[in-house]
Amino acid sequence: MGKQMTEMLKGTLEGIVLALLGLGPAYGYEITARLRDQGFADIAEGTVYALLVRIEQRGLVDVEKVPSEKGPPRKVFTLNAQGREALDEFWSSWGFLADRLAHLKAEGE
Amino acid sequence: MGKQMTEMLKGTLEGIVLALLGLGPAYGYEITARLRDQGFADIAEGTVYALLVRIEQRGLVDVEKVPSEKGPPRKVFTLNAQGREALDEFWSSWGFLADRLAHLKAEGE
DNA sequence: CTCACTACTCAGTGTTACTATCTAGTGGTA
DNA sequence: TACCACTAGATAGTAACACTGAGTAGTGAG
Repeated sequence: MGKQMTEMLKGTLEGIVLALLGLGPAYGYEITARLRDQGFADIAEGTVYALLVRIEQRGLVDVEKVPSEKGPPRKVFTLNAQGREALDEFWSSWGFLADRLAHLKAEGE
Repeated sequence: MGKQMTEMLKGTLEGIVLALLGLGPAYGYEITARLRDQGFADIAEGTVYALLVRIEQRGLVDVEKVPSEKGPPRKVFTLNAQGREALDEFWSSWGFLADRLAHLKAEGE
């Protein structure tokens, strides 16, 4: 992936994962796969797991261990009230940034 | 500024500054002021100058020292061909990200 | 002659995504 | 058996970036 995208994902990737969890509970491997489907083809698994550890430690998600038929047990993450609040804040910040950049782009054309 | 916005600006702030320079040459203090006008009220001066040093070292801008009537000489930055290319790449990356997030936001509503 | 404004610089810090590697369970196949 | 592919998660070390907080320096107003 481009270095540019790597830097741009900082802060944003967390919001993306929170948004995915906002659609329903999910586990790490699944989230990684969904990100790939969404076009984020080069996001490393390790990156996602590290991010999930962070949002768990900040209390934004509830965690449940669920056995899997195909491999080790899954850690299923569910967005809780605090997580929803964080997601709202993310959309608010993102909205501001996207709005500013849309203006800038329009000015440059 | 929120920690969230701080992280989200990583990578994006550089694009914003390149976009501002795309509108015409400018010097550091001026760029800082424009950012404040644009709503980025809490971006530290030191942050902008450090960023300008980086894009200068990467050869994205041409630099000229111009005397000022009001204070020390100004370092005026002008976007060159390489800089324009970097700006295009930025808009491309940003476009991808903004598109993905728009989809995600629509799904969550 | 102090203050405010202009203009730039720099060392140190925290956060984040990436790389690379490791552990482990299940099922297929040579 | 031995090996591989897929599933599932963890972690140490690194690079990049924005922030904090401080500093240097020139000009003009009070």
